[in-house]
Amino acid sequence: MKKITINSVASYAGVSKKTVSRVLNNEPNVSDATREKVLKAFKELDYTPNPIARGLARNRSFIIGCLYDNPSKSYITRLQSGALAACHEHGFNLLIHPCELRAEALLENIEQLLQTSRLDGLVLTPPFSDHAELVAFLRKKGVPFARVASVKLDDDSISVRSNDEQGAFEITELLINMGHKDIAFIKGHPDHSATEQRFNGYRRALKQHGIEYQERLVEEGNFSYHSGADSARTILHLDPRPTAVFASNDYMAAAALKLATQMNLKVPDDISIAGFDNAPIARHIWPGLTTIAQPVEEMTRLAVDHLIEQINHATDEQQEGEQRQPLQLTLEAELITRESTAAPKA
Amino acid sequence: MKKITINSVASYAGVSKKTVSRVLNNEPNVSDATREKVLKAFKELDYTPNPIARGLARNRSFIIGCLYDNPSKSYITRLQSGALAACHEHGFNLLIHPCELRAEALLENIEQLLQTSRLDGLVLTPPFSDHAELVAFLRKKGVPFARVASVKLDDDSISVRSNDEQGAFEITELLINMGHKDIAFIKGHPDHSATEQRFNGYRRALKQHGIEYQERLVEEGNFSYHSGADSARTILHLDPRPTAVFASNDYMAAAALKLATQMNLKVPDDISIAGFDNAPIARHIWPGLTTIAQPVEEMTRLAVDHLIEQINHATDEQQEGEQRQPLQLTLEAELITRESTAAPKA
DNA sequence: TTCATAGCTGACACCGGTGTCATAATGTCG
DNA sequence: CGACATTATGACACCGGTGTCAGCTATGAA
Repeated sequence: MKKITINSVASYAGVSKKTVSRVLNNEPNVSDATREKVLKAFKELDYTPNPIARGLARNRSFIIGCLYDNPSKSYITRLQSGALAACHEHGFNLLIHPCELRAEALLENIEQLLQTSRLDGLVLTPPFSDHAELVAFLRKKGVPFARVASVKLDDDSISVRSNDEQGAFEITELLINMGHKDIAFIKGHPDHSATEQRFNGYRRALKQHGIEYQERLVEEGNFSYHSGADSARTILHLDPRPTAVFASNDYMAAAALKLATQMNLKVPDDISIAGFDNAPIARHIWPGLTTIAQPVEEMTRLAVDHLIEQINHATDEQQEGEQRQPLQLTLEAELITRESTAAPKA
Repeated sequence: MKKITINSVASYAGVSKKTVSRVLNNEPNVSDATREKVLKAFKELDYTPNPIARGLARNRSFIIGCLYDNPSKSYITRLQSGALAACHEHGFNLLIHPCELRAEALLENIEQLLQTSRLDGLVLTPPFSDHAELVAFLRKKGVPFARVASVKLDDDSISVRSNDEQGAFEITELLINMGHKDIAFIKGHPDHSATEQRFNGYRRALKQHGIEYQERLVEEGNFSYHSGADSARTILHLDPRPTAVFASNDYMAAAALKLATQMNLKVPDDISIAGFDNAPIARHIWPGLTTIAQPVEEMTRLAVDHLIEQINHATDEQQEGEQRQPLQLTLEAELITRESTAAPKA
């Protein structure tokens, strides 16, 4: 099988390379007749442009990098699948780059990534979305980026999030409306901004329903199953024991559920448990976890979609206008009620 | 910040582009003095070669594609992490490409992927590892590939697997040694070759211990949680009910466990349940699942490692020798005993 | 001393596209 | 009808590396 290059096409169609290139890129100033000829040549020769050559000429890689550091596999795959959808739609590819938030050499690591891969842009997912230093670094370097599930919506970058505060509010309110008053809370990882948001939602619901906030009911977790187990151990041995536990994610909630079961507590009769994220585990365990479903794929898809648009725009306009398209979106989260929550037993 | 190219380095070091290139690629025939000069220039100018230009010149992309179609997120991320480790070690990047095994246009889809991304090689993960048509297609196209967790070890390609048959044998034997005789089995997805292997291990254990195989105890699943629930429903309502269930993966085992709990059966007192894969869920539920841990990362890392080596070799030798390095490896799996299995009650 | 050989180096074409600019062809208007 | 604007097209350099090959130098053998 011979290699088909732009030259083959050009000579086959009887035009110059440049004209072929014009047709490829939908540039104006090509007569209809010529365009037809070239398109026909594409078909008949089964031509596919070489993205590497194109990348070299345009100084682009058509690759987006996705940064993450997350214990939840399901969250990661959802992020990836949303990002991939947007990438494929625009003829881009996705390069995944797991790395540690707390690593000494984070910025060097990222710089190296940028240098060696010539990425066109970066998607920051939690907990990188709100990493001020990283954001400043990228901005200084002029690397386009988009933030997913970031909390702060106060600047001019691309950012798509879901309403964590509201989700936490709703789930807490659900418990309150069921009759719970002593609702324990397990916080997430302090580096994730969602942690604060969810905690805020919890407190707002308590306040709005005139329930006093009790610090003794709040434990620090870090989103990992293990940390959930630790926090749950403390909470379930409190005296008096709360009648409900709201964990900042499903893994920690699952840990609480497992421990409760081991302690011969019936869920939800003896204690209600709620999570956050609607991870697969929420419906794989018994009883199923009441939780909040976020549109993770959609968030990421939108973020990457706009990121690519910005990249394409920037290249066209050669940063003359300097008018980035901020795009600040907040999608709604959905309360999902399962068997792990019920009215407290008398 | 000015862009540093090979030309900058060349003039800074007072040598030609080509000599710089020689140093970059560790080619022979460069005097130590010259090499030093160039290396010093690299350092002082903080030069990083442009992989895109290099790719164009060498007709390589330094990108490996990873094909998968798997319901288990944890399995996917483990594959990815192993593949990434090997890629980074060799200066490659990983492009992920989820796609549907049963899709009509699978081959077209892959062809398009190859065309548009100019991948240097492909990692096939289950269920693609044993997809005869795809393998033949790639071979015809001359695309280097490696197979992970493939069953067949009878050809000349790169293939790294773990011993599914033996793992299933061991877990079945464990149950038998505990005193179980009526051991139900839930099969995996028929397109995955591991399905047959695990089933074979189950039967071999029965046979070796003089236990008659009972077809009534075997259900067809497809590795999904949902299919596990369906199969478990049938099995748990059998009369007489088996005293143990061995599911071909942890998700299906988790489904069986959930259903058993819902039916007020005590696990493991009333019924033992075992899974396969050591997915996170195996230790996130109560009781924890007895299962088989496979070195998924390591398998993938090895496969990609050799794949890249083959690619680099092939380019050097210009396929004169035509001597591919087959590499056929089988890693051992490990039995992990948790609380979901015990001797049958009387 | 002379010649063959191996080691080192650079000029130049090339990978497969894109950008710039000159030029030819066509259209517009006074 | 001529001056000028607009559209269509191609020649050519260029992106940042690598491959080929020729030339030059040092070394060892004859």
